[in-house]
Amino acid sequence: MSSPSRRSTIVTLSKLAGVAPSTVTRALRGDTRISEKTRQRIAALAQEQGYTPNVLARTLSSGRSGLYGLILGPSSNPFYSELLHEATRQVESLGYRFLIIHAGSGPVEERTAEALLQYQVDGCLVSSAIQSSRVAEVCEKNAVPLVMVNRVALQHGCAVTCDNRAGGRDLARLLLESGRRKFAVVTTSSYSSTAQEREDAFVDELARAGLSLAHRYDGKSHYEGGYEAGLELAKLSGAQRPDAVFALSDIMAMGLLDALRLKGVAVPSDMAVVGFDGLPAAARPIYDLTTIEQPLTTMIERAFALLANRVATPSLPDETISLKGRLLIRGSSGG
Amino acid sequence: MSSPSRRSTIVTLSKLAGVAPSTVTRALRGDTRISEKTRQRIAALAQEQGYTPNVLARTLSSGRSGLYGLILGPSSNPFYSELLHEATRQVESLGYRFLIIHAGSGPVEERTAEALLQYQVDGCLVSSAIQSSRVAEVCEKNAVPLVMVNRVALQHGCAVTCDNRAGGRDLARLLLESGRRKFAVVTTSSYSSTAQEREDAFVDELARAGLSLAHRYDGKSHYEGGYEAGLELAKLSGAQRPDAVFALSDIMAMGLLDALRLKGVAVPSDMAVVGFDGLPAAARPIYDLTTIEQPLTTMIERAFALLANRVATPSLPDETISLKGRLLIRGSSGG
DNA sequence: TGGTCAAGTGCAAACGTTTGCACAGTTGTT
DNA sequence: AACAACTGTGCAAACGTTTGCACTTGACCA
Repeated sequence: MSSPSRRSTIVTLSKLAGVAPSTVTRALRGDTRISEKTRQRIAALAQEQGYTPNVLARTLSSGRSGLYGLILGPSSNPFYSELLHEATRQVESLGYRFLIIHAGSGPVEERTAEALLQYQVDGCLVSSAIQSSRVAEVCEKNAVPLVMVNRVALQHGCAVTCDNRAGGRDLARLLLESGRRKFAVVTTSSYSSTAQEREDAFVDELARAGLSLAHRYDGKSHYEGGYEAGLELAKLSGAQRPDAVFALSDIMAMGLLDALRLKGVAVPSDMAVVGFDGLPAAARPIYDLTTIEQPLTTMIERAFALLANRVATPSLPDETISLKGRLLIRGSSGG
Repeated sequence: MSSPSRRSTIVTLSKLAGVAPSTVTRALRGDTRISEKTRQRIAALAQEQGYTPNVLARTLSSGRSGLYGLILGPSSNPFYSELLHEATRQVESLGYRFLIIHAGSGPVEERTAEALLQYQVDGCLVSSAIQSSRVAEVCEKNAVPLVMVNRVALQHGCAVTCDNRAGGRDLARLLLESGRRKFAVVTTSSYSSTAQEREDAFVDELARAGLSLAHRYDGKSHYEGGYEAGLELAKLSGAQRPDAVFALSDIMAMGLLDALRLKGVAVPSDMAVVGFDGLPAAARPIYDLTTIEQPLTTMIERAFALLANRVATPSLPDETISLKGRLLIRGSSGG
């Protein structure tokens, strides 16, 4: 029952330095009750001995693990990959680490949710299109702060989202202002708060202009679904064919655009296409996609701020933050 | 200095059950020295009290954290996202968890590598196009098993790779057999063992047919680089223009194809294009890319087997496993 | 000279779980 | 009746770090 390599510990350093372990701990943590001379002497010794603190032991006594649990959405949407990388970059700079609780589709298994408790994570960041209700339950029951990114919290927890309604509205206005009059939406049949808000706002804005949605396709939240929708749209001709399509996510917009291209439908002259999310791939010349770019960096900053505040003060009430996205007007919408 | 929610512990269960904590531990772990009756009684009590073991405390005494460290490559290549999801799915089923050490480009910071020791990870899985030499050093020095996936280990550690040479060779043969005679390669200037092997094998096979590489472009390992290479290729005309291009990764092949499409170069009639990796996106009708599909699931299974063996037996020698990829012949190579 | 205060450090228990060794009770055998 | 073996469980220290409380020493003041 020993550490694999008999590494330096507080106790071994204390023996070498001729002081108590508590003195070593305090010296290394910069406690000014320990004299400057002693602090410097112990810091030098720790450096020389290659001491690395054991955070697991520290957690046992301090109650803080320095871990956040992470629940990540499916690989079929590159948005989650972008989110992972940005979140990981920020968590590192905060001096925290991510413990992956779950990644990908499907509900979170019971024992997976338990990992949050087993590893005593300080908080949990969820960005998953699937409702992680079991995770929310475990967090609530055990006073673990939880923040959802790009999802509205239906139960316990905070959330940071893009202002989906404002985005949907802005896109509708852009299309109306450029003269489009017949609209389609590529959405997702499985419940998604983000999709619902984006579509509702889009439709509401059309209604204000006395117009309505002519077609609605289930793009199933992935590229292939957008592609299928594009094939269906390409079959329409004449007055039936919409002159503008809103794909509720960039990944579906990309599928849609590829299908239209292969079927010879000219974008934007025959049909304008807009998306949502602001994936880097949306900027590619082949797509040139007009989209709402989610303020991902800021969303994640705010998410970590919510977590940090609730680690410090567990009784803070739940909070939802909505941040406005940025309309990126590119070639796919004309104008 | 208390647990956030005063959860059940071994000690609290032992008091309720009227037995010693060691009895509770042994009962919950199925030790048959504890009577069946006692084991059942304690299991029921644990269930009733909502007991969840604290793995951090367990690690302190057992020396096993149930954590693997993960170092992930950049988000600009979706291959790494695929790898993350598959690896996470497998690690869950093994009863382990991933601690994210690093994700994305750039060298791993000193304190980031130290996290491996701080959290007492049982092993480390690296899949990063950047040499993680500091991580390898920390692992070697502290007897932490390390396995690289899709990278040849240059220092301490094991590796599981796709047989890049066989793949490069197979692609060369395919192009030769379909009558192609003037070749280009889109590679990466920064050192990559995978790219080097793929290109070397491709060029060697051409040489065996008395042919050589006509053009070589630095695609910088990302979509945009492949796209730039495509623009350059499209500028060539007549006898100068290659009739076949090997992009050393699918992500570059996708950029290449998009550029060729926008410049009106017909694939595969004017120019055959092949890639490597087997990204799901390669199968999209818009790309229809002929590629070598890396056996990702098996590679990760083998990687975990290497880790598990070395957790159990730390002195096992380093090992490199090379697994043959699968040639997927699609429209982009003709025939 | 004695009392008080401040500075600097130590003691020891705790965090939650594990495990080597020990002990008690029961049963079987001589 | 005594002893040995077996079964079932307990003791207590340990893993590495933290921290509330305590102690010692020196300086200062009345």
